[in-house]
Amino acid sequence: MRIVKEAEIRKSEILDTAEKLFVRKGYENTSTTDILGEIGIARGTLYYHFKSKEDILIAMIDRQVGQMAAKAKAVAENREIPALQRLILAVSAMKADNGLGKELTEQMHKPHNALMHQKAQAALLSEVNPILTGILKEAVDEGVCSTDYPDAVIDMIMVYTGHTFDDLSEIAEDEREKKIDGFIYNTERLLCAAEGSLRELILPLFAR
Amino acid sequence: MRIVKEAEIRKSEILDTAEKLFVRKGYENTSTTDILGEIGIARGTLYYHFKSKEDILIAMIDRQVGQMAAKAKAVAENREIPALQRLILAVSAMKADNGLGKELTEQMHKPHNALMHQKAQAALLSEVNPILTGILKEAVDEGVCSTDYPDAVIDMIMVYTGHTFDDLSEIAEDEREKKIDGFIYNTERLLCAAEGSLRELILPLFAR
DNA sequence: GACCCTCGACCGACAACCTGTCGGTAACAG
DNA sequence: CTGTTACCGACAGGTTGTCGGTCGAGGGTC
Repeated sequence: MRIVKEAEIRKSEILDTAEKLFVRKGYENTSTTDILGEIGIARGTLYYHFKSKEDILIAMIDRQVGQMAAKAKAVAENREIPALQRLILAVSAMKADNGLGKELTEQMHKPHNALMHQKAQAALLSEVNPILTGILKEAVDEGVCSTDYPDAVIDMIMVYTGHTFDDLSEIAEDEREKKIDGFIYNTERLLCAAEGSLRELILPLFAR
Repeated sequence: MRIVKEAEIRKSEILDTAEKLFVRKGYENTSTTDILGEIGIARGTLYYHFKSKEDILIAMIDRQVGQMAAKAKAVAENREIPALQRLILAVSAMKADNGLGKELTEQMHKPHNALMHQKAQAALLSEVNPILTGILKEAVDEGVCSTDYPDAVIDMIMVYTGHTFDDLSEIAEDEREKKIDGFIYNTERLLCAAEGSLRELILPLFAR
């Protein structure tokens, strides 16, 4: 009844299980007891490895975001691809990574998981923003678009999409399309790109 | 020991107290018992008037947002003022309303109150966005700026400011200024206004 | 090999909360 | 006198985090 494992292994076992449950039932609705039951360990064990339930959440998010950032970075470094296109690729690489992504981001936006969403958003911002900003700067250098504040542009776009498009479910199809059109239009404006010039590039990101 | 009041009076008494405590300690860290103690009523009384703790939060936010929307609306209808200027006035009217606003918005951004922030943001969006969009449309008609998607522009700006500038504390002064500069620049881009043309108008909103 | 000891991983009872329910009570209106 | 509205407080059920104690693998020592 007492199975001893190396700390790192136990830790990721706990994270795996927590992730699964958080995705399925949401953060608030998952009790530490649920996690214990699923793994078959005792209360004390969990609190030996993590100092609180929130600590688990943070670790889980860091893991996810770290993976996403890594994928984005890999794409970012491939200088063969035109910068603007690479920017889009980096974003879609992150979406793809997210194996459980679909359900996770869906959960995220349920009001219950506000904390989870907020923490994920913050982590994503601080990890990924610099990477995307780097690519955008290259795009500006290439002369395909222009802005004096690439960092602020990425910020604005990330915050907006994180808030608006994660819960693509729920809303009506035509509503969604209108939002996407507006978003593309605004993005073109922010980058001083000709109207319609980014449409084909951006649209695939919203395919489903 | 048993003081009977009319339902509406009790309700707003509860909301007042809850608001005070939520602002001071945050939503998660305020227990219903705290509220009871502060007012001097029994558990059952609170749950006679509200069906849950979250219900109290929602009612409190609706009250706040309702007041803010009303102020904004009042300003919006004053056609004497140029639309673009009116837009700014409407925004600053909302900030002013918020008597406890400073502390409230500060609390909002502490990770603990993610739920509160999220709900407030959503309510604000749906109430205030149409009002501001209306003003922006007038501005476009006046010819002082242009956009095909006024609604999306307001959306983007509200989401971004709600996320980024509420927690103006915490970050360094120069960091803050850079963010503001970027924001103004981006706003000008979104509205197709000449660079620098909105600066004097927008800047006062960030005064402190 | 036999002994001991340390220390990391683990256990589970328990304290200290928390929210929401429910049967019952007081007062007022009609 | 009766129905309704506002109120009470004990209590059920659930939550997180703590803490003293256990177990055993591995390292020294003889």
